[in-house]
Parts: sequence; structure tokens; C-alpha cells
Amino acid sequence: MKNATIRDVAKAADVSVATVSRVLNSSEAVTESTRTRVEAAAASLDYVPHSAARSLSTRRTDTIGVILPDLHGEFFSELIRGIDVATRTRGLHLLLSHSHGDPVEAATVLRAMRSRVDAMVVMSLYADEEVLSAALGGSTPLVMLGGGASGGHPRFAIDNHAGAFAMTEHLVAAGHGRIAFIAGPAGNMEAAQRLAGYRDALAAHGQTGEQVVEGDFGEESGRLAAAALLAGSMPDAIFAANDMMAIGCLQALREAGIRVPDDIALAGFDDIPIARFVDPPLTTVGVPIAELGRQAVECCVGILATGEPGTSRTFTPELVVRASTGGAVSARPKGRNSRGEVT
Amino acid sequence: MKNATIRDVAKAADVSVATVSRVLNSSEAVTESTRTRVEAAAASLDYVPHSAARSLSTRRTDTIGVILPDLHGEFFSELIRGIDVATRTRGLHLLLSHSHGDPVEAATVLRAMRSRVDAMVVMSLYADEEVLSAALGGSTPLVMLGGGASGGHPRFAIDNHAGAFAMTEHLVAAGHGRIAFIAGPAGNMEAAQRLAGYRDALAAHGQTGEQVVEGDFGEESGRLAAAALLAGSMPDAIFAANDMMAIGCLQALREAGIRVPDDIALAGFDDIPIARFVDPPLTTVGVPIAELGRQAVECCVGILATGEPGTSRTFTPELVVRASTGGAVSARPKGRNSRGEVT
DNA sequence: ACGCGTCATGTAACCGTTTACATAAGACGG
DNA sequence: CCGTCTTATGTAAACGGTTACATGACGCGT
Repeated sequence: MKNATIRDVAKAADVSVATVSRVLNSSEAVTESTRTRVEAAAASLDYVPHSAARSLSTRRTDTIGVILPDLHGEFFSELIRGIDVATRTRGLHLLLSHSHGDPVEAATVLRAMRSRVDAMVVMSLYADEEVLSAALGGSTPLVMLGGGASGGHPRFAIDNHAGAFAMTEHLVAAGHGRIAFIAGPAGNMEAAQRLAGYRDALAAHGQTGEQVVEGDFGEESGRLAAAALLAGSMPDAIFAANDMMAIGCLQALREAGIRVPDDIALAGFDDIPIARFVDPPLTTVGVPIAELGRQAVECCVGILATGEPGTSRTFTPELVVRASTGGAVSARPKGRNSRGEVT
Repeated sequence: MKNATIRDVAKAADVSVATVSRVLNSSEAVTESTRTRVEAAAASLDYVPHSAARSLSTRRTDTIGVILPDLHGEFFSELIRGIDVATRTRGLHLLLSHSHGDPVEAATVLRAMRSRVDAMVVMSLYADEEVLSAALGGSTPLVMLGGGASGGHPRFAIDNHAGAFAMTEHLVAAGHGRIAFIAGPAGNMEAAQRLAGYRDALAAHGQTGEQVVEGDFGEESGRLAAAALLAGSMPDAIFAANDMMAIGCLQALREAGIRVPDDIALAGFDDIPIARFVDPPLTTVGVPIAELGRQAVECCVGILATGEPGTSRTFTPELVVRASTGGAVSARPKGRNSRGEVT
């Protein structure tokens, strides 16, 4: 059964295709009677406009393309949710893909998407904005997501440096002398900024002995980092550049019989939903992940509507102190009453 | 800067548009020399075919539409990842949306997508397959995801009943006399099947006292369910219909000073990635989430390629026994050596 | 009754591809 | 050297919408 076209509807309603189009787009004046006649015809034929034909004519796709470095885990899940909410609200569609975190692949995916979307939201973790921009060909608005050196495109990011600085200060203030840092992957801008925040905070407080272990933002690398730290001289606190590594680290510590926060304090970054659920609940840097995605889409909408370039925005993350740094309610299985108060 | 069209390329290469099209689709015989000439012209103009125009002509979009009830949390994150991998591999695009779990909304979204995709993958948790099918208009292949009464469309699901049955048996075998069940939302097919599996297993083992608490698959409802159970007479084991509720429950139990698995055993369903990370690691029913998504897409590809209806497949989930039911290595902070062995 | 403006509707060009069909140019056997 | 077959390439008609412009009906002031 072939789908009905606008001509079928026009014939059924005994009007011209132009009139049908007008009714459908409620653009120009149409008599009430013809309007209802057309609507009835469209409904009875179960007519749905052919979006490709429409796009060809209007040069709009009503679609936002989104490329993320990965789709795995809670961080991206939240991000996608925020993006989806925004596109839905605006009556837009969401074309999603990921780049495996590979800049070259990102450019390829971007080229493939470029003719199918009105604007793109891209999270690039590397300093590849120009490459992406080139792949996009210049006529499609591009909004960047996440930290990185900003080129000419609006960028929605969080202040990683400030977040890491604040967290490090928090650990210093809690009296931890030696604070180790589990870093993110080399070359990743967010990771670099967080590392810099950690270093600058140490320096600002006259602490000299930085201790940095490599990681890759994955849970397993947090586990390995913990092992590496345990093999040397134990620090008083561990600050992981993201929550997943902190959680891996937490697990390794627990297996080694080391109590958090009693023996060692532990902090993460991102405040992904799980952070609250691990034991002890993880102190972390709160990032409005979904909001970041939502605003990036809104920025696209703005650019498309006004033609103006759109403006970047940096979110200042907030410290979320939970039990893993001993700064809040403890969450050990025992030692609390039924209301969750520390006994 | 207007994007180049096929005519611009044709002009630059001094050939006809048909020849350019042939080169681009490597369809028919083209002389090597003209081929290279066209390719050079296309590259120099940074030509990217207008996909809407192509779709209009070919009646294909090379896009798979996906509608999920929700985008929140690890389960959907995994599912999307599996779907994305499959579409990418096949050179397809992924148009994503969610339905808030609302059948009416799902139908609306489906109508909006219908002209933009070649096939749809829909996860419906209710028995609304016919409604969806109607909204789709019949010419777009539809593949269902997740449990439910199957209509005429292929469906990729897991055997919820078998999974819940196996888990309940596991708990019975472990000597737990009174096993409570935290159910999923009413009307949700998966939830209903899991509940039935629990009941049938109890019956099969001559257990009479079932104890079912309502839940909605959210973490908070698991917490509330725990509170409800604690208010009554405590069961020996709690089986939550999904992992998120189990995790909420776990947290509430911990806050109440009840030890898992020492005082009470706890099990979930889904084996979402976090399940391993909570403390104690959660015994659960392992579902190949990403694989489910991948195969659904492959099914779409098959239908589109062959024109044949495609076949359903039910995955048998597997029991994943971890510490929360005391069935595996304990993961309490103390009492273990550095290799993770129980002391 | 006439001219004119207004407004609903129709006509047809255009958007950028693909592709059936037409055509021109060799190749080749007789 | 001519017909025929093959093969590379060109021409133009779809595909299904939108929209500028044309048209015709109608109301209204004079």
C-alpha cells in the first residue's frame, strides 16, 4: 500500500495541492470550510507528509545532529536525555551517533550527517574544532559541548579547572596532607583542565607533593590506579578526574581492606547518578549534565532562528560533599539509625 | 556559501549529472578517467549529496528510527549503545526519541518519525502493538523490543518469566523461606512476566506466602518498598523486579542498619553495569541488553533487504550470582584479604 | 454599473537527486 | 565499408513537497 501524497489529498478534498499545503502548514488564510474538508481528507487517507520532499523544498530538516565521543555509561545517558528533552520540546528530531572519541572518525561521522541536519551538537574532547568545522562545510551551525580550546563556535562547557580546584581545596581544608590525583586520558581537554585545577589548588595552598596517576576515565583504570597508589606510599586522599574512575578505585580499595573515608578520602567528578548509590556515597563535583545538553540544543535553535552566531556558556560546577570524604553523613552499613543519621 | 550540488560537480568535471551520480553510487560502468575527474571535482567542491533529494528519489532514508520508553539510566544507555553499533556498522543513521512510557505519546512520536525512517525499532512496555502498527501506516517495517504479547511484528525480548523463575529458585535453594518481591509498574508487560515467574517458582517449590510490594522500576520506589517491607515482618530475601529498585532498596536497608546479605538477601533483574559496583555487588538476572538492541537493528536490515517479515527472538537470561545473596564472594569492606578472597 | 482592492484558491516552477531511455562512439565480423 | 552489438555518456522525467505569482470571485464606494 503506497503512502498517500499531497496530490491524493488534494484530489480527495477537491482542492489544489497548494491549498492542502497551506492547511497543513497553517500558513495563509484558508476558508474554514475548505480547511475542514482538507483535514478530513488527510485524516481519512492517513496522510503523512513526505519529509524528504519537504526538506528538499524548504531546505530544512527539523533535525539536530548529535555526535558524542561515546554512548557508554551514565554521563552520556544523562546528556542524551537533556538533548532529547530539548529537541522534543522544539519539535525537532534527534540524529545520534558517536565517534569512539576519535577525532578523525568524528569528522567522518559529521560529514555523513551534514546534509541530514539543520545544526550539529558535537562533544569533542580534543582540540579538533577546526577539523570538525571544515568537515561540516561551513553552512551548518555547530555547537560544541564540553571543555576545550574554543574556536569560533559557541561552546557549552563546565569550568573543569574551577571544579577541580574547589574539590582539591575541600580536601586540603579537610586536613588531608597528601592528595593523589587520578588523571584522565592524555590529550583530553577536560582531563587536562581538571588536572590543572588540582595542581593549581595544591600550589595555592603551598602543597608541594603532587601525585598523579594515569587513567582513561574508565572504571577499570580507576581500579588500576588504586593498585598503583597502594603499591607506593599511601596518600591521605584520592581525587579521581571522573566518577567512574573513582568508583573503580573505591572497589579496589575495598578489596584491599582499606576503609573509605576512614583510612583514605575519595572524590570524583561529574556527579553521575550512580555516585549517590555507591557505598560510601561519593563526594564529587556536580555538573548539570542534562542541562548542558539542553542548552546546547537551545543554542542551535537560536542560531537557526536568528542567524546570529550564538554565545558560549561555561557552567560553574558545584561541590557535592558526601560521605566518601567524610564530609557528610557516613554511609557505612552499621553505625547509623533508621533515619540515616550518624550515630 | 551555498553548498555545491550535483550540477556544479557535473559542470566542473565537464560531464552530465547522470555520470556524476553513477560515480557517486558506483553503480554502472564509468571510464576510469572520467571517474577520477568526477571524484576530483567533487572533492574540490567539497560536495556532499543532499540526502533529502536522494531520499525523495530513492524512497530510502538509510535511517532507523528508535523509540524507547525512557532514556534515563543505564539500561537504556546500554540499549542505545547496542543499537548505535549496529546502525553504524550497516551505514545507517539513528533517529532517536522517547515516549515517556506513554502509549499514546509513543504513537504520536511514531507518526512524526514515520516518513523519516526506513524501519522502526520500538520498545513498548504495554500491549499496544496494534496501535503503534496503525500509527505507522503499514508500509514501514516495525520491530518490537522487550516483553509483551506479540502481534504480527518480530519482537526481540528476554524471557522474563524464566529469569524471574530462576532467580526465585536460586533464593529458595539458598534456604530463604520468605521471599518478598518488589514488582514493576502495573500494566508493564515485562513487570507482569517477572511477577508471574516469581509466583510460579514459589508455587513450584511449595512455598505459599508470597509477599509482593508495588514499585515502578525507579530507584526511589525500591527505597519505598524497602520501607514498606521493614514496617511489616521482615522477609528473608527480597527480589526486586529490576536492578534500579534493588539498588534503592539496598540503600534503604543499609540506612536502616540491616546488613545484606547477612540479615537479608537481595536480588535484582537486568544486570545493568552498576550492579557490579554497588556494595555488596548485586545478584541479578543477566540480560544481554546491548545485544538485544543490536539484533533488533539487524532484523530491520534483514527485512529491508529481503522483504520478508523477520523473525522474533527470545533471549534466555542467565543468573548472575554475586554477593548480595551471599552466593558469591562477599564484598564487605572488612574481612577480606587483598586478593578479594573471603577470609 | 463600474473599477478596484481583498482574499481564497489554482498553476506551475523549483528544490537536488536517481534512473529509464536515448544516443553516440567504437569494435568487430562479414 | 557497413550493419550490429557493446558500452560510456547524456537527456529528461520522475520523486513529493513549497511558494511566487496568476486568477477569479466578491464586496464596496462612487
